Amino acid sequence: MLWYSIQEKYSRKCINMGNRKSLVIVESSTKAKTINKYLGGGYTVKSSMGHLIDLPKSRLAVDVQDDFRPDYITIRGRGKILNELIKEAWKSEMVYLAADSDREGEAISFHIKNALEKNNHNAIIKRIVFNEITESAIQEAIQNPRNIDISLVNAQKARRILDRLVGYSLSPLLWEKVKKGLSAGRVQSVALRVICEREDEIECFIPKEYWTIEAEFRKGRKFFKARLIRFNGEKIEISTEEQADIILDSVKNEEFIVTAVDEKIRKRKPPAPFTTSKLQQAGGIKHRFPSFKTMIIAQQLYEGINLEGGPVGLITYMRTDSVRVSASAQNEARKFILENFSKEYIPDVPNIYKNKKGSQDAHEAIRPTSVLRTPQAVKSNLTKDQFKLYTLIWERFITSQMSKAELKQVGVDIKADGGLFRANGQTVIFDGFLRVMKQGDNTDEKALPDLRVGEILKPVIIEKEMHYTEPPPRYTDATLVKFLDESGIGRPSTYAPIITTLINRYYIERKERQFKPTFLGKLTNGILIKNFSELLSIEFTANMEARLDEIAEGKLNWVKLLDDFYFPFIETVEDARKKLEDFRGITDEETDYVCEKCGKNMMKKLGRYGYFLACSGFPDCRTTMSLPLGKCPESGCDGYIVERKPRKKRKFYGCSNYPECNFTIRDMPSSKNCPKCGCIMIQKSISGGEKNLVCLKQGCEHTEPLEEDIKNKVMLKV
DNA sequence: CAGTGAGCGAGCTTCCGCTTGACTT
Repeated sequence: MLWYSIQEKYSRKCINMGNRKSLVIVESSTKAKTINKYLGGGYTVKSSMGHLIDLPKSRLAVDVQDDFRPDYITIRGRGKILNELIKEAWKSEMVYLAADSDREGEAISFHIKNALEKNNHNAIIKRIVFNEITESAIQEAIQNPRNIDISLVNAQKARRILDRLVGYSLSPLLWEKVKKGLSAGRVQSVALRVICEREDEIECFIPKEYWTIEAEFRKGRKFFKARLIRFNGEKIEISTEEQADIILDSVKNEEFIVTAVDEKIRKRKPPAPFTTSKLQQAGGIKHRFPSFKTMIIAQQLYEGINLEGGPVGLITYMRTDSVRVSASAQNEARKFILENFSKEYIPDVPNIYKNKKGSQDAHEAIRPTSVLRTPQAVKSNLTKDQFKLYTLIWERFITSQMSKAELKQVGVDIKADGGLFRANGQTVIFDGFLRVMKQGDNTDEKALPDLRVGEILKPVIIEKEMHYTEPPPRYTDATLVKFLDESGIGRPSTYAPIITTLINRYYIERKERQFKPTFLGKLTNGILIKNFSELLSIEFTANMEARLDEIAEGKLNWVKLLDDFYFPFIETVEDARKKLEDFRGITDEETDYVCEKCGKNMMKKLGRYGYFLACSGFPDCRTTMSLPLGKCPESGCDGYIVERKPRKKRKFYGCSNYPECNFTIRDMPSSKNCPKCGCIMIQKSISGGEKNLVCLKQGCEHTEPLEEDIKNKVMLKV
C-alpha cells in the first residue's frame, strides 16, 4: 500500500468503482438541504451540526506543563454523526469540508479531517469556503478548494484553551469560597460585572431637582412649543423653584420676537440589515421579546415554514455578525422597490454597509430569502410572533436598499427680553426609506409653522416644570446584547445563552424586562473584580482578539499567547485562594418558620432547583420544604402555595398539601392578604404593564400597587 | 383555552462556541 501515491489510489478507485460521489460537509442541516439542491447528482451533502470534537467537560484536559497540550475527545452524543461522516467518506472520492469560513469553522473542518484520516480511507480531503448560499458562490467554491489553514485552527485552539483555563480555574475558586455549582468565565463574568456596576450607580444615585421653562405659541391653527435655553446670554441651569419664578416673572410680560430661523436639510440613511445582535435588540425593543425568544422564532423562520407549495425557509441564517448581502438579493430588492414604489426610492449606487471591526463575516446579514414573500403574503401561514419578527426582518432589509430620507430641520430662536427660547421642528421633504419604516418618524407633528425673523409672537402660555435627574437605566436583553456586541465580547451564537446562564446561576433576575443582580451575583462579582479586574475588562478580550488575529496570520505562536497569559493568571488564582475569606453559607437566610420535626428555625437556602427551606439543625435534622409564597385560600386547608415547575412546561403555583388539596394558580401569589376580605393577593400585570397586587377572591376586586420588597418574599409567619 | 404536580443535604459542579434534537446519566 505504501508505494501508492494518492493519485494512483484515486485513479484505481475510479476504475474499480465507476463514478463515485463527492461528499460535502457543512455545519447546519438546513444549509445542507439548500446546497444539495444546487449541487445535484454527483454530490452528497451532510452536516456536522457544529463541533464534533472538543475538550471533555469533566476535567481540565489541558496539560499546562506540556505546551498546553489539549486532550480532545469526541463530544458525548456526537459519535453517531462522526461515524456517519466517516462511513459516507468511504463512499467518496472527494471530501469537501465546507464549514463556515471563520475560526470555528476552520477548527471543525480540521477535526473532521483528522477523524477521517485516522480511519484511513482514501478520499482526497479539501477545504472550501463560501460566504453566501447561492449557486454561483458554491460552484466557485468547489472550483477553488484549498488545504486547511492551520494558523486559523491554531487561533481557535488558543481561544478555546484560554477560555477553558479561565473558566475551570475561576469556577472551582467560587465553589471553594462561596457555593458549589457557581461559574465564572471570560465572557459571562464581564456581563455580570456591567450589570452589577450599573446597579451600584443606581444605588448611589441621588436625584437632583431641576426646572425647565417652556412657552407655547400659536400661529394660525398650529400650536408649537419653545424651551428656554439661555438667560441674559448665559446657559441656564435652574435648580430651584425660586430661580424659575424669577426668570418666569421677568419674561412673561415681554414681547416675544423671532430673532433667527435656521433651516438645515439633513439626509438620513436607512439602517443596515440585521445582524444577530441588532435583531435581538429590535425584537426586545419593538416586541418585548427576550433574546432567547427572538432566536427561537428566527430559527423557525430559517428552518422553514409550510407555505402552499411546501416548506420554505423564510430568512437567511440567524447567527451572523455581518451586514453583507448577496448581489442577487440586493437586485431583487431594488426591483421590488421600483415596482412597488418608484424610481426615486432606489439609490443610484446600491447601498453597501460596512461591517463592524472584528466581524468574522461567515454568513450574510439576516434577510428574507425572497423579498417577494412580503409579510402580508405569508401572514396566514405564520404564528403571531413569527409574523412580528418576519415583518421586522423584511422591512429592515427592504429599507436598507432604499433611498435616504430628506428632512428639513428648523431651529427658531425667540427672544423675550433676557430670555432666549428655542423651538425645533422637522418636516419630511422626501420620505425615502421612511415610507416603509412607518413607525417612529411620523414627522408632521414635529413641523413648525412658517416663521420669519422679526415676527412678534404672543405666547398662549408660559410654564415652569419641575424634573428630577434620573439614574442610568438597568440593562435589558436588548441593551446587554448591544453592549456585548459593541465590545466584541461573545459571539452571535452566545448572546442569548449568556443571559440564560446568569439567570440560571441566580446571579441576576429579570424583572419587568430589566436585569437586577441578586445578592449572590453581587458577592460573586465583588470577589472576581477584586482579584481579576484586568481579565474581566473589555480591553482583555479586545487584546486577546488582536493576538488571535496575529496567530491566524502566522505571526504569533499560539503557545506563546497562552504562556504569557496563564502563568501570571494562575498565580493570581492561588493568591486569591489563600487570602480570600470563606463566604460559604452567606447566602442562607434565617426565617421564622419552625421545623415540624425538631422545632428549630428553618433557613432559606439556594439549591440546585432554586430556593427552598431547610432545617437549621442540618445535618442532624434533614427536614426540607418548598418556599411558602402564601397561604392556601381553600377553606379548611392549612397548606401553603408553592412554586411548581413541570419539566418542559410553564411553571405554576399549587398547594403544598397536594394531592389532598389541588388548588392551583398561574400568577405569582404574594405574602400579603387582602385588607378587605383576607384572601391572598396575587401579582398580576394590568393590561401588559406594571404588576399590581390583586385580590384573588371573585368579586372582591381590591387592587393595590406592588411594592418592590414584597415581590419575591417568603410568606411571613403568622 | 385548559391543565400542569420530584427533591434539593453529596458526588460533582464549571468555560466559550459551533449546532440541534431529547434519554436515562
